[in-house]
Amino acid sequence: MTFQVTQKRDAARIGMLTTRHGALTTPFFMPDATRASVRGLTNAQLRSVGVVPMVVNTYHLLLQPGMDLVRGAGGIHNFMQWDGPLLSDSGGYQVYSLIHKNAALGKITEDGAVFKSVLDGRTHVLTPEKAIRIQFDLGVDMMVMLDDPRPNDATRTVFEDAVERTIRWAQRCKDEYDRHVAARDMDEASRPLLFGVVQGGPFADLRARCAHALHAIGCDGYGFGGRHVDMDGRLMEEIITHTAASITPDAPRFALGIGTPSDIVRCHAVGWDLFDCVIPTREGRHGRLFVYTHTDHAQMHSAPDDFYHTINIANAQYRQDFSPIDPTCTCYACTNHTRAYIQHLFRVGEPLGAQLAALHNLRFFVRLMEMLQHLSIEPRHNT
RNA sequence: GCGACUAUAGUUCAGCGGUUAGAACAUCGGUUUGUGGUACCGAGGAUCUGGGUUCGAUUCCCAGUAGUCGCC
Repeated sequence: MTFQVTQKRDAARIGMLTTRHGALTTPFFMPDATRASVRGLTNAQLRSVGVVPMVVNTYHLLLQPGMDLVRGAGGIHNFMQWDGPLLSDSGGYQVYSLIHKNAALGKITEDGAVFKSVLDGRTHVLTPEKAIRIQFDLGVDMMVMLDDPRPNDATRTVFEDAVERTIRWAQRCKDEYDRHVAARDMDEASRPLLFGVVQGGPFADLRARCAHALHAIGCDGYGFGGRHVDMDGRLMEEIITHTAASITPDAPRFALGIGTPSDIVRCHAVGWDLFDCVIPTREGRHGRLFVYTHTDHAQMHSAPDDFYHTINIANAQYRQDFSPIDPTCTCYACTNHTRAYIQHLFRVGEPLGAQLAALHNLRFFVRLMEMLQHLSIEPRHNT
């Protein structure tokens, strides 16, 4: 096993996850490089703000550029020229999301996810076996089993079906994974880490059932699947807490798609270790910037909504604001440019604005994780 | 100086003798949670001036003013 918890405080923990492309201190955050790039940013820029691991997506890369090309490039690391750890998402959530928005685009069957390519209309079938094979072809350090997410407002019966199917698919994923490890002559150090995904919607017993079944199958890590926010966009903290508790403390816990900075703080507090989210990059592109109001570790946990705020850089109040986005930030945008200038870039539609905004937000998230990585050794502030 | 054409939102344009005059862009604000997203949602904002015809004029007529083009 390549995960070691080094410090604990209550359910929160700090650990070390070893991958083929280096060791990572947990908790950590992975930006989404869905199509083998973090939109608009160069590798050098990503490194400059402290990004190390990233997430790529099986679904998107399968469609474009296709696996023949990735294999020809010598794997996804070589293709992207990124030497940090890479995790690939299985594509299950993307197909679910696609179908949920437009049922005509595909369907989920017992065999796998059937969908039409948005590029050429051809039909693809993403089976558990294929999802694993693709991720081996990508050559990532961490891979995710194909799962069966459902919308939050589905009935208990629907979630029961989703859990059972996710478990059946997990076994197929594991069998396929074992075949590849054997066929490729991989050992404990060279094999990628395999993450199962715990489904079950808002039902704690279904989450526990799913987690226990995945443990029996055997994964390196376990993820929280499905949507983790309620209909009002609020984090479903109780179910996230229960789900973490139903996963062995010996394995890394991956909170897929989480989240806002306050969501990440809350999830880490209840035992989650890995995070990925589009928020810093997408919201940055749309002009929302994250700013620390203070960086007191104790207050981060006691008031997880109050240690930062966001600004919409396009708002009129920043037109003549010649201060940096965040005076405590060391990113290129904050050390070289003013809010007024970045607003100007947004107003004239200059892509550099979105680029600087995403860069800053990523620095904010990396800093957040750096703070959480020291949280447990800070003196406890009892109230 | 003469003639033609034009005059509606900040801008470029629709429109109609009769509810609340539309759009795009711009402005102001919001949304975004395992990225079909240079995306999406909402708000504020206008009939050049003065007469006339008419039950009723932003619309039709006249004059003025302004602009564009053309001609001397």
